[in-house]
Amino acid sequence: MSMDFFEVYRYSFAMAVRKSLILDPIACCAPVRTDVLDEAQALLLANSFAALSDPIRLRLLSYIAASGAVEVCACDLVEPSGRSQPTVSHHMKILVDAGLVERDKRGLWVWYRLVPSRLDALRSVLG
Amino acid sequence: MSMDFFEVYRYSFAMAVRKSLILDPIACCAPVRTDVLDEAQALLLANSFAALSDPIRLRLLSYIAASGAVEVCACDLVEPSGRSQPTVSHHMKILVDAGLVERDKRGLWVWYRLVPSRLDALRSVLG
DNA sequence: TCATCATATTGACGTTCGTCGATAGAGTGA
DNA sequence: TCACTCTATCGACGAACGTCAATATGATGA
Repeated sequence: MSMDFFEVYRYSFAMAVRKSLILDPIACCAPVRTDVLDEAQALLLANSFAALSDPIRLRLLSYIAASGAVEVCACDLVEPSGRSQPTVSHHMKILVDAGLVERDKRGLWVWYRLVPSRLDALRSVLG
Repeated sequence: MSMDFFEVYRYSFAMAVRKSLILDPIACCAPVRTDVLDEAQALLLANSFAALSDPIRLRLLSYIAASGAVEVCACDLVEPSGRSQPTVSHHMKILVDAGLVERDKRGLWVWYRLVPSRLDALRSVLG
């Protein structure tokens, strides 16, 4: 059961990635490509990917990411999305519930910011 | 518009990743976290993530990946999934249509195998 | 040719989803 | 207190989804 150099290298890299994501609930899920997911893990991951399975939500996400700012005001998301204000609010709630985005209300305005660790965790599940 | 060392490094790494995925249609999509997706890219990616948004499909995928074999017979997917044969066939079609799995019929049996490049492409879109 | 087998398709069902107009709720400033 | 603004929730609608029993398709071997 000994490891050669490359196995050791890959193993410690994988461990480092897992450790850096230890605070994220979905980082506890087995990588899809190396382990069989149990039902609870599969459900958790399915919910996360479901949040990414709508083109409007993907565009909202990328709009925040590419804005250059840390946070984006909800009021700036309606017009570029081409959807009504209630619809955008609905989609943002789904992204927040999935842990991909954080919400901060200050005064009348709501500010959204990405949660990079959650995206990193999802990434690592795919690898 | 000159780049410092780190910018050059990041740029060439990103180009290397894109080049290695050049044959995959979704590798042409901008990374969600750095560019604003156009509508066509968002739709393409949404379809891919939608294929991953069902717990049964995630488990089917991980079952194939973790089997140790390159291919898995469709007949071996029904029982562990806990769903009926038509339902499993339906889900595998969705995975195949999304480009995550390839299908090969030989005689009476159908064999499925992962498409790692597609999973890699999705991974790179998240990063 | 015919019976048999593995898989795909069909048709139906209840559920979930995306969408919007109307409206409620929360915060602001006068 | 009141009018105003931004955001969330409600209610309704059609569309899409997951599921299965029944059946079709297509390959095999006798």
